[in-house]
Amino acid sequence: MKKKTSIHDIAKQLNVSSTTVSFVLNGKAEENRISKELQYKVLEYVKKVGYQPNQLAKSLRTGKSMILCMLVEDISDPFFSSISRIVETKAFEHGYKIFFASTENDTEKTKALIRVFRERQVDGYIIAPPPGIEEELQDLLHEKVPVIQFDRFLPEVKTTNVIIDNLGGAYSAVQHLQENGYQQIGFVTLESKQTQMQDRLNGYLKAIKEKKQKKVVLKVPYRNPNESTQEKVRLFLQDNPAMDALLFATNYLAIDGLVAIASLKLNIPGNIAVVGFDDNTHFSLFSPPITAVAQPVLKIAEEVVVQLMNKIKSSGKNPRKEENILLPTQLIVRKSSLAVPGKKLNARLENIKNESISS
Amino acid sequence: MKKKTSIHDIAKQLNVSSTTVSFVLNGKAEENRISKELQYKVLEYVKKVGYQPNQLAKSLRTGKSMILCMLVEDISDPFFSSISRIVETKAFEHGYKIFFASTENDTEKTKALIRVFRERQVDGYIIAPPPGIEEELQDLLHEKVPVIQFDRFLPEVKTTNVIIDNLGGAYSAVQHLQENGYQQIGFVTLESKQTQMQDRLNGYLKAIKEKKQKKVVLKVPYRNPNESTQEKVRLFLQDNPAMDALLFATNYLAIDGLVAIASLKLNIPGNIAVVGFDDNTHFSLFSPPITAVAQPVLKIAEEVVVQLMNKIKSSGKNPRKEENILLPTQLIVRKSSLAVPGKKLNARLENIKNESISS
DNA sequence: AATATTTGCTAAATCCATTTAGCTATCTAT
DNA sequence: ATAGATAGCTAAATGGATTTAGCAAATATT
Repeated sequence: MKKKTSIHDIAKQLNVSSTTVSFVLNGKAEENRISKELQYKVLEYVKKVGYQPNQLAKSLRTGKSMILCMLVEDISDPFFSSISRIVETKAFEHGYKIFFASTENDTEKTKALIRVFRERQVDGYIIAPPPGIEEELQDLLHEKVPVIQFDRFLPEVKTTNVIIDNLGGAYSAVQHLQENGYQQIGFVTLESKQTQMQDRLNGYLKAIKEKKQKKVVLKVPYRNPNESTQEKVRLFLQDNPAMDALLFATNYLAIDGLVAIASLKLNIPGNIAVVGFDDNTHFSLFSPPITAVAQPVLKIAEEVVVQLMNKIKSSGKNPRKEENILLPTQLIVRKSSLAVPGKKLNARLENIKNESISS
Repeated sequence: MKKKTSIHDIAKQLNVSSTTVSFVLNGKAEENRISKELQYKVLEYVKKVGYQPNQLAKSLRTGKSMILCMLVEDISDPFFSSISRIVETKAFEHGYKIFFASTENDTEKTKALIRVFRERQVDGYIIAPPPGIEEELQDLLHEKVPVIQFDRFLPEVKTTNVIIDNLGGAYSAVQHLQENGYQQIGFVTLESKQTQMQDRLNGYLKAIKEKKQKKVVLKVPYRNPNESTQEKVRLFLQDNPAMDALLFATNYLAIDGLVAIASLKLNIPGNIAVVGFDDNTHFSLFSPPITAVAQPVLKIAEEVVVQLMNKIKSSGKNPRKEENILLPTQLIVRKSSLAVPGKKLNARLENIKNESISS
């Protein structure tokens, strides 16, 4: 690489000091009484040679890297990637670049990631935390580095959190199924103690208890392979023949669940109604289209950036108190959860019988 | 923020020079004859106080930022986000972090992005280029900064490119439809001169010409709103009543096309067969499942990283010659493109008649 | 005319690490 | 006894910016 021009090169060429050039380039010319002519001369020359200040040097001196870091479970997950996309754009408008990384919900991997980004003097963290990184986040807070948790949060760590109304979302989904005449609603979720999962479970339980229905819950281990999840859902359906509706706690659980339902040749919603948590661009194209609890992706992303920028600005000053920003979900009703007119109880049992006769 | 400990603080505490500490920490202790005891002492202390070297200072001095930048059209697109995910992981294994950014296929935005990342002394670029940034890439090459183009490429810029066999992929898709008895196969693509789009068109044309079939092409403008694309496909279907199959050139065109087909109440593949370019996790769940030309996402990502690492390593030495790495596609055959036994020509016309009677 | 103020600019310190060149003390060989 | 080699370490330069403190000349004030 040929050597790049530095501020000193500029200064030398113009027979001024690098201080002057720096003042001009950083809008501090007036307060330092640099004459208009000289300002003009510097700007002209800088433009002419296409000088670009070295941000590394700048950051080293100022202590601001103008870099944020965003840690999500998996940047290829549609939910996280669409949020990332918006966060990237918004942050860029504020002059910030972003390191994206996938935690895989792995505690050790995430600790390593945080270590690396701390070395890089990252100015702020946006994180959907895996369990067990309380200490690392606390360390960041001690160093007065702004941290926002989103999607889920570690309650022990006092940060501003941007989350959705998981409880309300699950509650409204179950309620919707109940209103459409479903009487035994199953809930397929993850074996996870994370806040968002707990809240979704609680929302489900609340609605079930209110109507005095039977609670039917399947918990799938976290890093379960797809086929195994599908098998578990299949068994779950077979073990609970009276179950006439299913609420899936995540996007990918819903996908696996749909595969399982398809493999049992069950009819949606005739034999089993389906609602997913977290909407998907393609749910409307499935047949039947799948009802889902939509998360306000745009709002989440915007809020995350707004909150982080606030923190960065007010850093050093007396910090405003931390708060949980709770955003509403929206139930998108599609065919998969509609009432089935004249539906008999145990429609599925009959279907299974018919299936075995016809096959 | 409380001041972090620097290498000088370490040195002072141990009553040695910072040179010594640096040697020990960078594995250069032996070649500089630092005694074993001192090495041990330094490492112990560093561990004890949890010292983390400032990467900014390190990068400033060494000229290596250990940061890559990956520019794709849209990081929330499933194709790009899954590649990004893998690239992120692989690059991390080599000690590199990545700035991801979305070009939106916008020339000016991309120029601005490149400018910003150059200021940051990024060590290498992975880019799915929008049109019109030949000069910027050339500038990077002049500065001996490694650049890899992928997915598509600007032929004027001599870089190593990782691309898939777009021509072969489209060709095999059409051939597959022909073998299943489809006689008038339409191609829905973008108004785009980019290499990947041109090659897909050429693959389509080649197969059509070989069988002397009628060429039926719909070109949708680039940033067309979804509804408008759907409307265009609807008209395309209505204007070509004898068309019995459709090949879509991209993922999102296929989605819009499926919406259009559904809105016309057409049966797949009875009235119209469908093949998409670029497979999607959900295509197998559509009804019917959608046949697609799958891109080797994992291979693309791996190859991109391997090639970039090679370039970074051999930087300065006589560069190996640039090459196009062409990866094969795979046709995933599903129900949407299967032969329809006893299918009459113009089955769709009849269907449309029946529809209007029954409704 | 002497002093105070303002204008216009710069020297040098600083951020934190790496790296070159070299210094001293000890040991070896003659 | 003396040159030469080696072991063990360090001073100082360097990378490229920002920023504090301050200098010299021009202008204003009394």
